[in-house]
Amino acid sequence: MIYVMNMPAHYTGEVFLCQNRIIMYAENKITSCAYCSKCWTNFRHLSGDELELINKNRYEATFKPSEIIIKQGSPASNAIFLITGLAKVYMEGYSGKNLILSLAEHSTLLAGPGAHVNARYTYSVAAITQVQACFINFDTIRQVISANPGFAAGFIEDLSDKSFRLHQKVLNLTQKKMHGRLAEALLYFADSIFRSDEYEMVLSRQELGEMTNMAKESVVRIISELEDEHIIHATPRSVKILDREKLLVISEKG
Amino acid sequence: MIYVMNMPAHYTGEVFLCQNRIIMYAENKITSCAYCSKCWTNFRHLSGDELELINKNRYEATFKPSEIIIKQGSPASNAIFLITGLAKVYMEGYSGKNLILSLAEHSTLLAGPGAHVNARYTYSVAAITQVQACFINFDTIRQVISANPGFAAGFIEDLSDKSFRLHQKVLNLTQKKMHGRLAEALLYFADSIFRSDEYEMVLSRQELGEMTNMAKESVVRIISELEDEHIIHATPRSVKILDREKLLVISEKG
DNA sequence: GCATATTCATGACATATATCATATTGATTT
DNA sequence: AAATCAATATGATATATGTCATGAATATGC
Repeated sequence: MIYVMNMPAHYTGEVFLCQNRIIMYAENKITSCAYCSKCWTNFRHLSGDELELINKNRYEATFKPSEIIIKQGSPASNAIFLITGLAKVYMEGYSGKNLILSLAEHSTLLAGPGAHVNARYTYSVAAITQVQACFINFDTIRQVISANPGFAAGFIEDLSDKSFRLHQKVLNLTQKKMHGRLAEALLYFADSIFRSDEYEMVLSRQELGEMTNMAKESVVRIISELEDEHIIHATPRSVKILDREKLLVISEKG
Repeated sequence: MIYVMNMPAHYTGEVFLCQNRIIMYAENKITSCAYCSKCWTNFRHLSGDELELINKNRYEATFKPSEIIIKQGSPASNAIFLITGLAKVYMEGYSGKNLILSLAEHSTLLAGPGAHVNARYTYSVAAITQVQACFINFDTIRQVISANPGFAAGFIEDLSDKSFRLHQKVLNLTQKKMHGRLAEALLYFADSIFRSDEYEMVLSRQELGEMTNMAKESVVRIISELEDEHIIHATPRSVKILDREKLLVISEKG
């Protein structure tokens, strides 16, 4: 199978075309950062030598679904780049209650602000599908940041973008009622992850609750209501948005 | 009056000693970045020439209490540095409901992640006391970031630190009950702003509610309860923590 | 110094949301 | 195919928290 635009982001099987030149197996090791189209977009600022420095100092790992890629609170020694697959980014809160911050796909830097604050990971990351990831020591990253202003600026942009989204999320979680929060989550999957109004529901009802800060029973109830009103069609493992307009209104009205 | 350590951060009157050499009037203009002890800590990385570049491109303004320093959504053309006084950083949410993210004092960079994302301020900032601030164009800031890796690293640290705190805040707001959230806010004032268990309450009950995501009536009720249990003594304009241990437990248990 | 507006305070009530109990469905193993 | 286990679904109930109404205290303007 050939890689195509709009292919589900977490797709991990078969062959795909990379940069219109190189055929790779998603499950195979990356041959070199220089030929990797799935790495962090900010690597575009790097020179050949810098890419080679990164390439020499990276190590690659594959995770099975549900395996933990980053554990909150553990020493943050590596920046982790998601190459293929889908992962959930979440904070472990009080009395074992989680808060899912976002889903991450290819070309994503996973590190957390803690790396530059207390050298601990601020959040956990767990694989949802099979995940291929590159580990690169922060010393190497910092070295490149110092040497390459464009890369440093890109790093700042990435941090800012994540912080910006978190600002939006705080508002959403604190000021919207359950219906609004869930509608927003459903639209997040459609718009940011699957780029389609019909998609596989990769999270359980429990996890949907952790993402929208509500009890799993409430998630179930609201999904039922949205189905009754013919706004979505949902099964435990799939969602189809039938009336995007109404869903948007619910999401915005809160 | 001479400036002393632990002086309330929002103090703006009289004379104070700066860097043990220069006597300044807080209300007076800063003579030069080179002699300013209240500017952003990250400026320590700058060379004399770079400080002079900043100094030439800054413009200074004084705000009265309740005046808006940064308006959310407006074009983010300047980084703003708080020199003296106290300000509240808040997001304007849905249907006019605000969320106070933090208080800011001297040596703080106020810009928001939006500057590097959509060139709009992500949050608003309003003066609580009289505030003295420096405006520096982002072009100048970016120029220095490009030229000075240490400064860039400091910038990344600052962004990370703010993002880290926001991560903590999301957890607090979503997973703690009202008592825990208010207890935490009271400790935040004591520990991070006033460095004393007895302090002036610079926010109204309404604003305390905007900070802890609850109705002003709930704030009033919980403060009454904490008084009944002799954990704090509070008036509309002052707070004294009587039993820090108990307050900490309430804050942590949520 | 009085009048007016604003904030604070408190009770009664309404509502959103969590919790608990219990089916029911769907997946996995034997 | 039966048995087991986990996820989903739904109703009944409890609880946290918001809203409304009203009065007291405090600040603000003339």
